[in-house]
Amino acid sequence: MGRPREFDEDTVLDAAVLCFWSRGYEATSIRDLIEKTGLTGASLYNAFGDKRALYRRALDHYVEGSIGERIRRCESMSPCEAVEAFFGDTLKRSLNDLDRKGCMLVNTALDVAPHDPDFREAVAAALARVEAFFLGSILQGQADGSITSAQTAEDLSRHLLGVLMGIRVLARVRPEKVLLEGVVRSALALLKFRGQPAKFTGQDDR
Amino acid sequence: MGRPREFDEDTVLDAAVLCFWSRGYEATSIRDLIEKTGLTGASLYNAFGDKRALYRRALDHYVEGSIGERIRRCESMSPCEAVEAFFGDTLKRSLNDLDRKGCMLVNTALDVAPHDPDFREAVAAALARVEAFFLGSILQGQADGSITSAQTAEDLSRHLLGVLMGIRVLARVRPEKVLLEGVVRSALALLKFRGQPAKFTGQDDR
DNA sequence: TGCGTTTTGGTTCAGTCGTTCTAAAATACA
DNA sequence: TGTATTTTAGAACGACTGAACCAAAACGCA
Repeated sequence: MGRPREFDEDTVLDAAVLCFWSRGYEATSIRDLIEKTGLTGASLYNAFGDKRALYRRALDHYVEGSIGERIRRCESMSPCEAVEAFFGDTLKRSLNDLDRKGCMLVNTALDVAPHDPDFREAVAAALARVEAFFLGSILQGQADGSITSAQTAEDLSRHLLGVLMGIRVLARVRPEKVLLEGVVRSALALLKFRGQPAKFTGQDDR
Repeated sequence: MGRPREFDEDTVLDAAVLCFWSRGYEATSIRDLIEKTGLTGASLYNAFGDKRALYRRALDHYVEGSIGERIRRCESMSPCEAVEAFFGDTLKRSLNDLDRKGCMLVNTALDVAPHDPDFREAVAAALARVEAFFLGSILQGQADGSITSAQTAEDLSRHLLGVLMGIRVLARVRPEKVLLEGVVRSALALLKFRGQPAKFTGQDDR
């Protein structure tokens, strides 16, 4: 009943993601969105509500299609492979990101999340999802001995989450292969160390 | 010759930093700046140029007073203490950041640097300064045996820089003590491990 | 066929943006 | 004191913002 839509919602969301992703929330105007999505202002407004609601939909669309997809792809691998593949993916993406869009989730975390509880919750939930993926992989790796038990799985997964965020920030400013690969190389090495870290600073175990 | 200024430049820059820091570049209007700095639009414009130039001055002011100061304070310590104190400082700042301003340098790295070569260079230079501080500490620590030589000092300092960025991002969304402390605990543990990381995944050195 | 519902394309709105302008006020130097 | 120079204060500029409005068009269903 009523006139059917002439546009595909997913296609419109893809275009909206691209706008918000590359320019940020504030810097993206409704007219930008009108131009890139192809549909008119009225259509945008009665299909998605206001600009903020559209950003919210676009963010969810991005998270599901980008991060969720990556997690699903890695989850079937062995623990070490999963973590390595996840970071390998992120690294490749960051280095091929010629127009420096970065990660839309990280951008949101700094642009709109601090001033908006709803978005903060949404970003936190997405981050928690990644953290849970890391935690699952590490627990599994600790169980089969492929990942160090020198530190708690919780600390290690928190650390990996932090490193992941850091990569996305560095890549926006210095998208250099040696830099980003250096960051992850140490992180992955951390997972492989055996035994306890040294408690003393003297040279006692030569 | 001419009428002397009624305002102190540093005081104005402090206020400008506060504006840009908490609201970001785009979201901060000239009228905000006029209100918070106390001086009028005309004064702002003929003292600093335009909005962009003022942000640039404010950023330099922030970097020197915040990051530069921290580096200077830590540089006199022993290698391990220096790194630990640096992260301890960052952690305390992040957890006491009730209005979630984060780090202005990181904010700039994502807000304006990607679209502005000048700012990208400025941010990159500031990051390089932090990286150099880490590298110096680690080289010194490797020399006196207090820091692992299992990985190159370059990789380790890159890693620490990444972790630092990550903390600043996470703190904007999830300023939880356990989370942030977990991130740095693993990073600091990495510096202390002895010997080579395990190359194999079997359980061979029990 | 005709009614009800929804989308569509433009237009318009009130407000805000960064910036500039004019003129008065305030000082230093001659 | 007079003049040159700079800073002040406030109004004003055009452009753009997110949002709302409108009649016309396009369908599903009775």
